[in-house]
Amino acid sequence: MRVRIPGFNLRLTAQSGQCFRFHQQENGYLLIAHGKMLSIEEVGDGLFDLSCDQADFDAIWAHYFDLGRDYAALRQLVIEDDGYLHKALHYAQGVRILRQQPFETLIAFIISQRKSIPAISTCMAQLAARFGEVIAPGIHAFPTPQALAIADEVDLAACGLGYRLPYVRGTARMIADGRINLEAMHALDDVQLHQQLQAFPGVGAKVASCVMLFAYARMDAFPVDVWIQKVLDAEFPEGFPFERYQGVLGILQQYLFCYARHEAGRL
DNA sequence: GTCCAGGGTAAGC
DNA sequence: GCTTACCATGGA
Repeated sequence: MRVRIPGFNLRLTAQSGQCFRFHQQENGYLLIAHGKMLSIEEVGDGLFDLSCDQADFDAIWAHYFDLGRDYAALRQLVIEDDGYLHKALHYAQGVRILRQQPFETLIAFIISQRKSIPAISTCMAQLAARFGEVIAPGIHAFPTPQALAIADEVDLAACGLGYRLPYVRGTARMIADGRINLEAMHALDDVQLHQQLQAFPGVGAKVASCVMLFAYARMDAFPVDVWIQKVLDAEFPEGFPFERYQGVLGILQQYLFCYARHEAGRL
């Protein structure tokens, strides 16, 4: 089906380091999420062809791509004063914050520590290939907590997790045996959610913030990784205006991340 | 071969 | 409370 998503930057979103299951194709991307496969192709300015029917679009993808949010309104919010922020917005304003599944996002960002984005993608693909349900020929959904909880040690190690293996397995087990319910955590406020996520092994403040932003749609989560830290140090020595941009801090953080990497020639 | 990657943990102070 | 060494692997 064909959908109009004004201003959506598919390429930047797919490579933005928030989701690791976009696979580049000849004319677009193949995305695996929510146990489904979706190919996306831009066929005109703001026009996209999706390989799904209306029912799946309404039930899954419209929500996944956060289509209910008006990203254009951000432009009026960022005043000219903020030089670097303005440039970041101009570059990255087509990036949308995806609403990913909590478990997959949690595992992805546990793996992310001291790994490059391509390396994270490779790990996630390995986990899916070895432990995920087949949803199409050669295509695997991300594994369930149960599948990773009982996974064979050798098979798990072969996914390239390195020293994060016990983190991934421990987290999967805490969810599989019901100790923590990720869906119930939607009801928590930001402070509680940030705290609860850090109960998982291998999850600190930064990873918890990523999961809040990319899986729980907490738009004020502001993950500080090495790139954002560099931006804060170099461009906001007086401090970042957190109060002024409350409500969209996470989006701005993502734009700063994309722009900083772009400037460094990494995107 | 070298360097670095969307950090967390445990030990030390 | 705040620093610091260490962590295993792949991609550039």
